Amino acid sequence: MSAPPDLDSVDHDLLGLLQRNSRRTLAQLGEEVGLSAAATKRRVDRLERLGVITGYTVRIDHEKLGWTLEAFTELSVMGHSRMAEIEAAARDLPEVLRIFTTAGDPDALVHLRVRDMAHLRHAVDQLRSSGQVTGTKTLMVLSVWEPPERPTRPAP
Amino acid sequence: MSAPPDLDSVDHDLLGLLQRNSRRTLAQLGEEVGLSAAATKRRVDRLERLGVITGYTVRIDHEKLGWTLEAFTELSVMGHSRMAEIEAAARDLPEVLRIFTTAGDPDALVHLRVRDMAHLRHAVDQLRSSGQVTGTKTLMVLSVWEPPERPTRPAP
DNA sequence: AGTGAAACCAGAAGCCC
DNA sequence: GGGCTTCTGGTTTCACT
Repeated sequence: MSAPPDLDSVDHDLLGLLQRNSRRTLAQLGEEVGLSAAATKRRVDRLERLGVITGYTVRIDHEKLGWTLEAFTELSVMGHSRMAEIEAAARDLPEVLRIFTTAGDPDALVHLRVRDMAHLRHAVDQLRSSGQVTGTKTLMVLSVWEPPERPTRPAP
Repeated sequence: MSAPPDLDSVDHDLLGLLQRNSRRTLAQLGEEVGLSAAATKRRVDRLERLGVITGYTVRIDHEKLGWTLEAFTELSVMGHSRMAEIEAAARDLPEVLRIFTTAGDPDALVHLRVRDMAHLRHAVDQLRSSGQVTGTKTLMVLSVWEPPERPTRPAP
């Protein structure tokens, strides 16, 4: 495990700005943090090189696509299962957004997005059909709140 | 609630490509889906106009920034609390990634990212100090698995 | 709905200070 | 860190299928 690279407040501001809108131009970015476009490019290039910025992506409104339901399924698995095996139990479902293996009880938390209740039922059935899984408990998501994106913060 | 806009498979492919890397040029995008750059731009513009694409952002490796620990805290709250009040109980913590209110037990799931165990302890204390919260159970995340980004899928 | 071409110019890339 | 030049690539408009 390597020590975190030392980033100053300008770097953190840039990350916050890019997180809100990665299509700002270098000139715009520079203006907001008080740097020239060239200097800003050097900062951003460095953040990419350090692996702090791992990619550029697009935010998609999945509700608009008809995938309107989210859920979390808590998985309990056989005592001898290794983490990789737990992940394998859920990895192949297209409904899976993320799999979190966890310490304690339950053993994993599977974040799902589905079209409707029938679809959720089907996805949970798939999870339960894995040989590793000994039990599930599903929480249906009623609402999601996300914080406004702010500058990232240093780890002192 | 409005009906999902009708997108064809090219639109879904474009969304998948942009999700993997939103910095592709229109010419590159077009080549991969078999369209000209001009036609590709019309597609992307439409997806933005429809609100399917809600923004462009950057992926950040928070571990590299020293925020190495993730957790989920299940919240139980007073019986009379409304969803908005539940969210309010967690909204002000900078450690909060997302708040999911859920149907059943628990009442909400709070996704946290913290620097270390002492920091987690502090964050959970903050959650517990809300007048609404009657109990918490915290799951520490051991690993996170995310699927490779693929084309989005239609909702038939 | 799509194509290809041409013209324009913003902005990224690269180099020098 | 700034400033300058170069040239890619986004954007618009055209006639056309």
